[in-house]
Amino acid sequence: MPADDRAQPKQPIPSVWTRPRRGRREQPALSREQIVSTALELLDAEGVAALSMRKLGTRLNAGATSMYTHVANKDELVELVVDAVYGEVEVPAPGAPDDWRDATVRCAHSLRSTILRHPWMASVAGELGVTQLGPNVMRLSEGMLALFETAGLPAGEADLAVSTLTSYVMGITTAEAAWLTTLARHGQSEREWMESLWPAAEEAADGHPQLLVHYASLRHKDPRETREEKFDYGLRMVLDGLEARLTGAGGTD
Amino acid sequence: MPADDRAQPKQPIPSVWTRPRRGRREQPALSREQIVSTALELLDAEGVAALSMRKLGTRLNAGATSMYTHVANKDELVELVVDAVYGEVEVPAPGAPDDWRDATVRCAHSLRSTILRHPWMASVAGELGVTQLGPNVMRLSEGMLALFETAGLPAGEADLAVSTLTSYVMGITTAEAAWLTTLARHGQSEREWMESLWPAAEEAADGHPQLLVHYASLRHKDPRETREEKFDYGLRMVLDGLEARLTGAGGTD
DNA sequence: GCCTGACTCCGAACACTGTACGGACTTCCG
DNA sequence: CGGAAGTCCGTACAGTGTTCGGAGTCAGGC
Repeated sequence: MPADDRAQPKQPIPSVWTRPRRGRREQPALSREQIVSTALELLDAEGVAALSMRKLGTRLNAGATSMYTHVANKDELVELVVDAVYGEVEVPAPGAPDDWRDATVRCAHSLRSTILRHPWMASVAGELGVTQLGPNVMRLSEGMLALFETAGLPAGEADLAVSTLTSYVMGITTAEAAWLTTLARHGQSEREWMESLWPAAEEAADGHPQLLVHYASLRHKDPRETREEKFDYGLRMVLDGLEARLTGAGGTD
Repeated sequence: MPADDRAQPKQPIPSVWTRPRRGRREQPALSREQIVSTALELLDAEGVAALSMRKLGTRLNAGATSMYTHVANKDELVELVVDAVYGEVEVPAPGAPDDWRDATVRCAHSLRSTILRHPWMASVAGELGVTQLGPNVMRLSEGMLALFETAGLPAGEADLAVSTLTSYVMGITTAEAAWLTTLARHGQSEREWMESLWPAAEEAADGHPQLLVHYASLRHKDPRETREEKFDYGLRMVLDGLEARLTGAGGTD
């Protein structure tokens, strides 16, 4: 290492050699995909409140504002991550018409478990308006539309059915995810958390007989199983309702 | 005004007379109810991103941190506001068993329109875990439980039915509210926004035949009516599914 | 009268946030 | 050898939620 750094006048200590030679363009060093997938990691690990551009930057060995050349906004970044997550959902394959119910159940369960794997999705679902134009969401929508179309719903009802199904699944799963998030925030198991919550719940239910009965029946059940039963029950109701449109008289009212 | 302020050594300008005599205790000047209702105003007017403790404080002619004596947290404050909003929902009155379907429809519509009147609820729904112990939420739950109980569902299914219904309603309404929120943020009408979004939507739907057909069918409909039809369709499906549990054989599987 | 808590309000401060901007640097194209 | 384009980032700004210490005011007890 020759001492040719005397050309620079009065830099305190850092010579050219200690300087990290930024801007090297072996690879662009930062890519949209990398940013999105690291953001996903961060969200999964620490939740939506912990995702900050600075933290994301340091996790990528990058400056705080370096992401803005690849992503316009934090909001846009979140949109990208959300679509990436939707990519994990199993899209129903076009199959025989009499498969439709099984296929729908599989898709619904896949959607549920995907959200529960990324519970921060719940906090973010209510802020995404149109944004649902990402490729993975489109693929999923297309698959579900095709599913109900081939199942034999009356013309123009397929999209209504898709909306019904996804609304139900998102609604119940959002609540589950929020529940699991508060669990995690307090670092307790589902049982522990329910137990510590019990007195407050009973007091809140005071004067509400139906609720008290309901709570009592919940008391000694496995919370996770209860959640699954709930999900399956509602899913069955929705599918029963839809199935009646198939096999019934097919009237419009 | 006598010039007796020369007793105070070197205070710049403010004399005793200009000082605002804070701490007067005519009324406590700030109450939890007042804070909650002003927060609600602010949320309705400017959305969830615009609710800050400082802004809320100035709107109450109070200091930024004065709310913390009445409310532990911003999160707790939001919980209170959310429960207040649930208080606007029409609770089904206990009536004749054959009224159940009408009563449920009314309650579902009331829930929907309440959320759409306060669209920020969507952004916040995914973050509230257990918090659903507020008096108004309890009252609503109790009412719906009683409704399904008297309707004649098999024992232990009432709460499953409540969960199914509310999940569906919250799911679809959350999506609607998010859509309306992005509308408002861009200051456009539903039609305008759809129009300006059209090219992107068609491009995104490229290669997805079902979606393209669906979009085309949407093109010349009134968006608001479309949303209402969607809601009613799904609601009908859910209720059909539930009704079958009533009139059917009543088997457990 | 006076003292003692309890309560309510608030200014200042801390640690953080998203992001606009300008500059430094590299690479590519002519 | 120019530019031009693209990438990275330090700094700065305007805000955020919340803690803390203090100041003021009240009710009750003596």
